[in-house]
Amino acid sequence: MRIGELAKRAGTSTRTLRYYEARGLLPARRAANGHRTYDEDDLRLLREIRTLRDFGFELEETRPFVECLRAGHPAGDSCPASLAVYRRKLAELDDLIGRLADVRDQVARQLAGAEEAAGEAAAPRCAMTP
Amino acid sequence: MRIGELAKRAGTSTRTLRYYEARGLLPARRAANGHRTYDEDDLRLLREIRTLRDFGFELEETRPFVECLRAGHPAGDSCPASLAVYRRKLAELDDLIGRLADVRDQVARQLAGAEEAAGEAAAPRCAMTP
DNA sequence: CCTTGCCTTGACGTCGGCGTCAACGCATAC
DNA sequence: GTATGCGTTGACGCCGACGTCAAGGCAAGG
Repeated sequence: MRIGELAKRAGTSTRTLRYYEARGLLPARRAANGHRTYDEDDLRLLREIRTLRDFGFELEETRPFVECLRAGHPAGDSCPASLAVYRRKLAELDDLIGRLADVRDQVARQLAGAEEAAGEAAAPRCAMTP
Repeated sequence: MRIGELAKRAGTSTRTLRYYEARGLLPARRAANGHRTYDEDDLRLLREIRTLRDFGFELEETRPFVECLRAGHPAGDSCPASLAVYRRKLAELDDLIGRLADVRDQVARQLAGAEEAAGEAAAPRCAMTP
């Protein structure tokens, strides 16, 4: 399988595959004419990468999963290094979600206060609004 | 007040202030020698910007607030355009937090599953662990 | 022979919000 | 005079994960 087909089957671009190769994440064998050659295992590795990236993992964070698969394990997360990344990511997510929730509440309060102020301005204090 | 003092009082850098000026967000008057000159109102505007940026607002999103203050309103969020930004930001935050929560749960499930698999591998099925 | 379509490498562009020089001017303090 | 410390403009660097050209090679089909 050449780069174009792999890209299509994984729903990504050839540029992305070349980028991954440059990063040492998904090296390719070469055909006699210099064209990159991939097999079904490479597709599995690539899908692992793409899935993790869809989850918001940085490219480097997918490396343990890829190496785990390449080492022959049934799943990318069958290795301790992968679990460590999971845990770190979980902590990061909890932290981030917590901070965003705080911000969300602050913004909500600001909005409520500003809307109220605007309302009072429109209908001056103690107006007899029915 | 010159740029260095304003930066210090707002807890930011002169580079940032020049950047804001280049963006048309915080224009400065000039002294005879060409030095930028700011007053207390500029400090208020700058603090408004910084507060919003700390909340994760993009620079452009702070513009309505700044213009609102500059128009003479008591608060940056006293204008409809500012309220619109608040509402948009609130929706964005809710959406983002929701998606992150989904990802968090997916990662947690993956982690749990992988830990269980690792545990079973260490202590093969039906081991008599006391 | 020529077009089409795949592939190759190389290199610059993108996005935001600045950081970090470089090279210079002007003013006060010593 | 000169060292210090402020200011000025201009321009490149950074971060990640690619997108997007450019220029060229090689094979099959009409």
